[in-house]
Amino acid sequence: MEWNEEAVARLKELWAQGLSTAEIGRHLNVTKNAVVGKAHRLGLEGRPSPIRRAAAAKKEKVVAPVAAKPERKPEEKAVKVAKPKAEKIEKVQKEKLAPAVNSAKTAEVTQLEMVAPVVKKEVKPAKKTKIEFSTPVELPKRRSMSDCCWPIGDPGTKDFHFCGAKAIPGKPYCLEHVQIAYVKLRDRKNNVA
DNA sequence: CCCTGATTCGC
DNA sequence: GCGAATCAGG
Repeated sequence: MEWNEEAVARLKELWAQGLSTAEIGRHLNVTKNAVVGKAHRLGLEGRPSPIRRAAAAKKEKVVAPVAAKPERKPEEKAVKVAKPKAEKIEKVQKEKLAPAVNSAKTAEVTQLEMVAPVVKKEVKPAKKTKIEFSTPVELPKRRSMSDCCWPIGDPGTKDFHFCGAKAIPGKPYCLEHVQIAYVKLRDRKNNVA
Protein backbone atom coordinates (compact mmCIF):
# COMPACT_ATOMS: atom_id res chain seq x y z
CA MET A 1 0.00 0.00 0.00
CA GLU A 2 1.31 3.35 -0.98
CA TRP A 3 0.43 5.85 1.67
CA ASN A 4 0.37 8.94 -0.45
CA GLU A 5 -1.01 12.17 0.88
CA GLU A 6 -4.50 11.50 -0.28
CA ALA A 7 -4.65 8.07 1.29
CA VAL A 8 -3.30 9.41 4.56
CA ALA A 9 -5.77 12.29 4.46
CA ARG A 10 -8.67 9.91 3.95
CA LEU A 11 -7.41 7.66 6.68
CA LYS A 12 -7.20 10.59 9.06
CA GLU A 13 -10.63 11.81 8.17
CA LEU A 14 -12.33 8.46 8.53
CA TRP A 15 -10.40 7.82 11.71
CA ALA A 16 -11.55 11.15 13.11
CA GLN A 17 -15.11 10.24 12.19
CA GLY A 18 -14.82 7.32 14.52
CA LEU A 19 -15.06 4.58 11.95
CA SER A 20 -13.63 1.24 12.93
CA THR A 21 -10.26 0.30 11.53
CA ALA A 22 -11.83 -2.46 9.47
CA GLU A 23 -14.30 -0.02 7.98
CA ILE A 24 -11.61 2.45 7.10
CA GLY A 25 -9.72 -0.42 5.57
CA ARG A 26 -12.71 -1.26 3.39
CA HIS A 27 -12.84 2.30 2.14
CA LEU A 28 -9.17 2.33 1.32
CA ASN A 29 -8.96 -1.27 0.10
CA VAL A 30 -6.54 -2.31 2.77
CA THR A 31 -6.76 -4.53 5.81
CA LYS A 32 -7.61 -3.24 9.22
CA ASN A 33 -4.09 -4.13 10.26
CA ALA A 34 -2.72 -1.76 7.68
CA VAL A 35 -5.02 0.93 8.96
CA VAL A 36 -4.25 0.48 12.60
CA GLY A 37 -0.58 0.11 11.83
CA LYS A 38 -0.49 3.32 9.88
CA ALA A 39 -2.56 5.14 12.45
CA HIS A 40 -0.16 3.97 15.09
CA ARG A 41 2.83 5.22 13.12
CA LEU A 42 1.13 8.52 12.45
CA GLY A 43 0.67 8.89 16.14
CA LEU A 44 -3.09 9.20 15.83
CA GLU A 45 -4.82 8.95 19.14
CA GLY A 46 -6.24 5.51 19.55
CA ARG A 47 -9.79 4.72 20.40
CA PRO A 48 -10.78 2.78 23.50
CA SER A 49 -9.31 -0.62 22.97
CA PRO A 50 -10.85 -3.77 24.39
CA ILE A 51 -7.44 -4.97 25.42
CA ARG A 52 -5.10 -3.29 27.82
CA ARG A 53 -1.76 -5.00 27.62
CA ALA A 54 -0.14 -2.57 30.03
CA ALA A 55 -2.88 -3.04 32.57
CA ALA A 56 -2.74 -6.79 32.18
CA ALA A 57 1.01 -6.81 32.71
CA LYS A 58 0.60 -4.63 35.77
CA LYS A 59 -2.02 -6.95 37.13
CA GLU A 60 0.28 -9.91 36.73
CA LYS A 61 2.91 -8.13 38.77
CA VAL A 62 0.40 -7.19 41.42
CA VAL A 63 -1.11 -10.62 41.63
CA ALA A 64 2.15 -12.53 41.80
CA PRO A 65 3.52 -11.36 45.15
CA VAL A 66 0.39 -12.09 47.14
CA ALA A 67 2.29 -13.54 50.05
CA ALA A 68 4.94 -10.82 49.97
CA LYS A 69 5.31 -8.21 52.68
CA PRO A 70 2.94 -5.32 52.16
CA GLU A 71 5.45 -2.85 53.60
CA ARG A 72 7.37 -2.43 50.38
CA LYS A 73 6.87 0.86 48.62
CA PRO A 74 5.68 0.74 45.03
CA GLU A 75 8.60 0.94 42.64
CA GLU A 76 7.35 3.29 40.00
CA LYS A 77 10.69 3.72 38.33
CA ALA A 78 11.28 0.03 38.06
CA VAL A 79 7.95 -0.44 36.36
CA LYS A 80 8.52 2.46 34.02
CA VAL A 81 11.90 1.16 32.96
CA ALA A 82 10.47 -2.19 31.94
CA LYS A 83 11.15 -2.69 28.25
CA PRO A 84 10.12 -5.21 25.63
CA LYS A 85 13.29 -7.12 26.36
CA ALA A 86 12.34 -7.38 29.98
CA GLU A 87 8.94 -8.68 28.99
CA LYS A 88 10.51 -11.39 26.95
CA ILE A 89 12.77 -12.43 29.78
CA GLU A 90 9.84 -12.44 32.11
CA LYS A 91 7.90 -14.62 29.73
CA VAL A 92 10.75 -17.06 29.40
CA GLN A 93 11.09 -17.27 33.12
CA LYS A 94 7.41 -17.85 33.52
CA GLU A 95 7.49 -20.64 31.03
CA LYS A 96 10.38 -22.21 32.83
CA LEU A 97 8.50 -22.13 36.07
CA ALA A 98 5.20 -23.33 34.70
CA PRO A 99 5.36 -24.51 31.10
CA ALA A 100 1.68 -25.30 30.95
CA VAL A 101 0.61 -22.05 32.49
CA ASN A 102 0.42 -19.16 30.12
CA SER A 103 -2.52 -16.95 30.92
CA ALA A 104 -2.81 -14.66 33.87
CA LYS A 105 -6.04 -16.33 34.86
CA THR A 106 -4.58 -19.78 35.17
CA ALA A 107 -1.61 -18.25 36.91
CA GLU A 108 -3.95 -16.91 39.54
CA VAL A 109 -5.51 -20.28 39.98
CA THR A 110 -2.12 -21.84 40.38
CA GLN A 111 -1.32 -19.33 43.05
CA LEU A 112 -4.46 -20.13 44.94
CA GLU A 113 -3.76 -23.81 44.76
CA MET A 114 -0.32 -23.29 46.17
CA VAL A 115 -1.73 -21.31 49.05
CA ALA A 116 -4.57 -23.67 49.82
CA PRO A 117 -4.09 -26.95 48.04
CA VAL A 118 -6.57 -28.78 50.23
CA VAL A 119 -9.63 -26.92 49.06
CA LYS A 120 -8.79 -26.74 45.41
CA LYS A 121 -11.43 -29.25 44.43
CA GLU A 122 -14.26 -27.61 46.22
CA VAL A 123 -17.29 -27.28 44.02
CA LYS A 124 -19.64 -24.46 44.66
CA PRO A 125 -23.34 -24.97 44.01
CA ALA A 126 -24.88 -22.83 41.36
CA LYS A 127 -25.87 -19.41 42.51
CA LYS A 128 -29.54 -18.94 43.07
CA THR A 129 -30.65 -15.65 41.71
CA LYS A 130 -33.62 -14.10 43.37
CA ILE A 131 -35.68 -12.21 40.89
CA GLU A 132 -37.48 -9.24 42.26
CA PHE A 133 -40.18 -7.34 40.55
CA SER A 134 -40.23 -3.67 41.25
CA THR A 135 -43.42 -1.70 40.86
CA PRO A 136 -44.95 -3.81 38.13
CA VAL A 137 -46.45 -1.84 35.31
CA GLU A 138 -49.62 -3.05 33.79
CA LEU A 139 -48.74 -4.13 30.31
CA PRO A 140 -51.25 -4.21 27.53
CA LYS A 141 -52.07 -7.77 26.69
CA ARG A 142 -51.65 -9.28 23.32
CA ARG A 143 -55.14 -10.47 22.51
CA SER A 144 -54.04 -13.78 21.04
CA MET A 145 -51.01 -15.55 19.72
CA SER A 146 -51.99 -14.65 16.21
CA ASP A 147 -51.74 -10.95 16.90
CA CYS A 148 -48.55 -9.00 16.21
CA CYS A 149 -46.76 -8.18 19.46
CA TRP A 150 -44.51 -5.50 18.05
CA PRO A 151 -44.23 -2.86 20.76
CA ILE A 152 -45.40 0.65 19.97
CA GLY A 153 -44.57 3.59 22.19
CA ASP A 154 -42.46 3.67 25.34
CA PRO A 155 -42.97 0.78 27.71
CA GLY A 156 -44.32 2.07 30.98
CA THR A 157 -46.21 4.93 29.44
CA LYS A 158 -49.94 4.97 29.08
CA ASP A 159 -50.11 4.80 25.32
CA PHE A 160 -47.74 1.86 25.08
CA HIS A 161 -49.35 -0.98 23.20
CA PHE A 162 -48.71 -3.82 20.81
CA CYS A 163 -49.31 -3.64 17.12
CA GLY A 164 -52.07 -6.22 17.25
CA ALA A 165 -52.28 -6.84 13.52
CA LYS A 166 -52.54 -10.33 12.14
CA ALA A 167 -49.20 -12.07 12.77
CA ILE A 168 -47.43 -14.23 10.25
CA PRO A 169 -48.06 -17.88 11.08
CA GLY A 170 -45.17 -19.13 13.16
CA LYS A 171 -43.91 -15.62 13.83
CA PRO A 172 -44.88 -13.22 16.58
CA TYR A 173 -45.14 -10.23 14.24
CA CYS A 174 -47.22 -9.08 11.34
CA LEU A 175 -45.71 -8.76 7.89
CA GLU A 176 -44.76 -5.15 8.40
CA HIS A 177 -42.89 -5.80 11.63
CA VAL A 178 -41.47 -9.13 10.63
CA GLN A 179 -39.51 -7.25 8.01
CA ILE A 180 -38.09 -4.93 10.63
CA ALA A 181 -37.52 -7.61 13.21
CA TYR A 182 -35.62 -10.09 11.10
CA VAL A 183 -32.66 -8.39 9.55
CA LYS A 184 -29.34 -10.04 8.92
CA LEU A 185 -26.58 -8.63 11.07
CA ARG A 186 -24.47 -7.56 8.14
CA ASP A 187 -27.32 -5.76 6.44
CA ARG A 188 -28.39 -3.99 9.58
CA LYS A 189 -24.89 -2.71 10.02
CA ASN A 190 -24.76 -1.35 6.53
CA ASN A 191 -28.16 0.21 6.84
CA VAL A 192 -27.28 2.17 9.90
CA ALA A 193 -24.51 4.18 8.21
C1' DC B 1 -17.26 -17.27 15.83
C1' DC B 2 -18.08 -12.67 15.04
C1' DC B 3 -16.20 -8.14 16.11
C1' DT B 4 -12.79 -4.63 18.02
C1' DG B 5 -7.94 -2.13 18.42
C1' DA B 6 -2.79 -2.85 19.79
C1' DT B 7 1.63 -4.79 19.38
C1' DT B 8 5.35 -7.35 17.36
C1' DC B 9 8.61 -8.26 14.02
C1' DG B 10 10.19 -10.05 9.36
C1' DC B 11 10.27 -7.93 5.30
C1' DG C 1 7.77 2.11 6.74
C1' DC C 2 4.75 -1.54 6.02
C1' DG C 3 1.29 -4.95 7.43
C1' DA C 4 0.34 -10.04 8.52
C1' DA C 5 0.31 -12.50 12.48
C1' DT C 6 -0.85 -12.47 16.80
C1' DC C 7 -2.85 -11.07 21.03
C1' DA C 8 -6.68 -10.06 23.93
C1' DG C 9 -11.28 -8.19 25.26
C1' DG C 10 -16.40 -7.87 24.03
